Amino acid sequence: MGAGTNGDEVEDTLSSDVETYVREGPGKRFIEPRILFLLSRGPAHGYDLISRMGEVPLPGPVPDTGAVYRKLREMEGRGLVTSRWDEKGGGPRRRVYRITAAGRRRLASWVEAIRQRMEMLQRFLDLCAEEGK
Amino acid sequence: MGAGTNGDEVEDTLSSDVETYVREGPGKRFIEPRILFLLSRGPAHGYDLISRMGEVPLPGPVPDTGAVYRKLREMEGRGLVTSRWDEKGGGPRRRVYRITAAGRRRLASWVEAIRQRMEMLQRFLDLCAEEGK
DNA sequence: CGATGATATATGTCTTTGACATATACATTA
DNA sequence: TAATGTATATGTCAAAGACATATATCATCG
Repeated sequence: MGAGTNGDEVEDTLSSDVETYVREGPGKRFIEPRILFLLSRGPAHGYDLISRMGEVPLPGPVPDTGAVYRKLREMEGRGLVTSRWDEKGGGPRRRVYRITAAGRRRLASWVEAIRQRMEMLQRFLDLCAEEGK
Repeated sequence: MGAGTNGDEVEDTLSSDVETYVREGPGKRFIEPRILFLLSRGPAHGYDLISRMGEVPLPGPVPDTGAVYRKLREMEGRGLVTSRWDEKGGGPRRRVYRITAAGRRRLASWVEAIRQRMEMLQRFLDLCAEEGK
């Protein structure tokens, strides 16, 4: 997305992430953006993330639990989060996740991608209003 | 599918169209909104719609041709568009589509759903900015 | 004439995403 | 002991859509 009309240029490595996300979208349930957002506030385990998914102001219902656990493992494989088992405390073991620096950059990419997608959506709304739909 | 090309509109319980679309989203490629938007400007056949998909200011690449033809038939089944064969003129036969009144209402529902989704996305962006992401 | 290419519609098949259901396990409480 | 809440994980299925292919008409080129 050209859009380079503003002063602050972004590194190429970053902007290619943004382009990909603008193109492909965040997925039906915004699973990755939701996870990165919640983890940017502090470490948490999966069940905890799932129970707080609804706090993230993004459209649609919260994702399925299975989808969240699977996405977390996949994101760990991509280096966006790390995990370790937390033994202390009663109850079943918890896998505690932390966001990495790469994960924070990824969240920033999502924010920028969402911003760019919103610009296009606004153009669509304007055009529809203009044509009296 | 002979498509009961109806003269009459299909009655919708349109009360919850918007809610459904806000919840489920427009699909990865915005196929239905793109089609309804283009047809709101006038009748067109599938190939024509496909070649003009890129004119619609919505995020992401234009959808696959197969997906468009299948979606058109499905939308005809739901009474959002009607079609008839256009024989005149050289070249292969064209199935010309027209938007129905129900289709126009559906486009209006999409516009409202997109507006509501954008409001939520804006809240997300605001929250991210506020927390210094 | 036959080959090629643009126009036009349609179907076949595969991958990805995520929903729904189930499995496993620990700890507390009834 | 059984049930309940917490916690992680997998099995299976359906839907959406990508990619490839099939079919047909007509114009143009050699």
